[in-house]
Amino acid sequence: MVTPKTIPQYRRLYEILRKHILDGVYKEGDLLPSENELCQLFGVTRPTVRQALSSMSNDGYIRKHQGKGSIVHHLPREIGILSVSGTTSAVGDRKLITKIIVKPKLMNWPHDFMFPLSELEQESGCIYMERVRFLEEIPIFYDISFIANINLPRITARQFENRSLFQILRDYYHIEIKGGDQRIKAIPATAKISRFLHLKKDQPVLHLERKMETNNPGLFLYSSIFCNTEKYSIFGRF
Amino acid sequence: MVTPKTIPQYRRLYEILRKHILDGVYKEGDLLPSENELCQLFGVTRPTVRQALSSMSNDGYIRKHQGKGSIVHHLPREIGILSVSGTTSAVGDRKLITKIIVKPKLMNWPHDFMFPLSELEQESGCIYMERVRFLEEIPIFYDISFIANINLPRITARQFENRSLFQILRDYYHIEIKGGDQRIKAIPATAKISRFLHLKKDQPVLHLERKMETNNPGLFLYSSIFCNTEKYSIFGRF
DNA sequence: TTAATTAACTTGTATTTACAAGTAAATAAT
DNA sequence: ATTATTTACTTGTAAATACAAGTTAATTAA
Repeated sequence: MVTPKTIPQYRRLYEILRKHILDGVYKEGDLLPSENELCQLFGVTRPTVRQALSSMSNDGYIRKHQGKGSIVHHLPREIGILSVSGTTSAVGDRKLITKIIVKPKLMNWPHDFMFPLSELEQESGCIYMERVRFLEEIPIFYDISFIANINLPRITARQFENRSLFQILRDYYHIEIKGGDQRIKAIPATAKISRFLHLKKDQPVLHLERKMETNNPGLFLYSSIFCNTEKYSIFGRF
Repeated sequence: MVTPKTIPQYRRLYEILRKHILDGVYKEGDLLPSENELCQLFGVTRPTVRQALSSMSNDGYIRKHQGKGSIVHHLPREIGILSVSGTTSAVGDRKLITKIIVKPKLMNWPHDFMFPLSELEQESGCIYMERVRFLEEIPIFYDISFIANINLPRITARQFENRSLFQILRDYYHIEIKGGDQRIKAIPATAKISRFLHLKKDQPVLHLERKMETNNPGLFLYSSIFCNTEKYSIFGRF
């Protein structure tokens, strides 16, 4: 583990307000304290408060109205995988159970990889893994992940069972996911997908192809995710 | 038409830089002028420049790197319907041809509407329309739209053929789309959907249910969109 | 030549100040 | 009582300033 760096004040304020909303201290429709009140409460200045509230708004926790204030927005019941929302994943990790299908292993990149790769990535080879994630006993995500093998010593030996990949990367390698791009398609389930997601063959499946950026420029995390959206929807903001 | 209000300086700068990137003045991988250079070039201060660059980064046009600068990001070839990106839609309207299936008409809201409605919305009834949008002769989107009938005089008489719904709302009613929430699913095409999108029945189709917010608080635009993602993917950021 | 240091950049965080613009409630005028 | 107006809030925009922290290239020392 590693000593975390000092957290910026606006980040700290963001996390506090976010937690208060998730814990129900502020409920949907409630008015947050005004910017000036938050300044006093937390001993910071207005631009700092505004920076925190801006993130809150971008991530869908509040709506801002000039002249009125910041109003708490409804919490989506759906699976919020589309919005990484800063530092934590949007699904409560409590309910989400992960099962490893293929343990992390070092290999070459596929020939027809879904995203273009840099030379460094190409040379380094990739760490590959497959997982299925369950929500309330139902398999929802079949997730194939790739990372370039750059400065990730002993990663194939780590315990992935009860910890998200993001957490491993953060705790052992200082790597934070900052955001990324994704392509979305609806495809018919292949035999393999239908087996893992308990679906019939050719049933519609949501396919996400994601390239995630990290605080380490040049290091990206790639994911091909197949989602069973029969019961749960994917939720996002735009 | 209406006289536009004065545009904020950071907004103006955003639009200029965005246009330069789209026009190829700055190409993928290029370094934008530094924040201080932009200050001088446009006669504004750094917080203003940073506000513009922050939006550029959020909308995926650039990546910022501390110590290095702002780097122009690749432009997605896919259909960017997932990111409304401020004031304009992300697909060049040039290539996107709209065909009206059901002309705008006033009616009652469906009983089992996809989003909860306020009392005011419920009472006002809704304006309903159906459209199919083509990209290079191929039908890609089958779009069912709903708006509450609040302060939209004569809207059912407007010419929608060559203009997007967003444009009509902006030009005649001062209404701007600010963002919104969406649910995403993969579903089998119904008979109706397959007819409009030239697909076989039960082929996978992407289904988006969107609630868009406007600058008029209390007025929302709802859309149920079915996408043919066989050839094109939907593109988004997170 | 090579390696370490320094200097000159870059963006990130934060304060302070000021006024504009939208909202809502209290107040005054009809 | 009703309608305008004022007032006191709210967030939005913008400037000027300072220092922290990351990157890169030039300089210096070995």
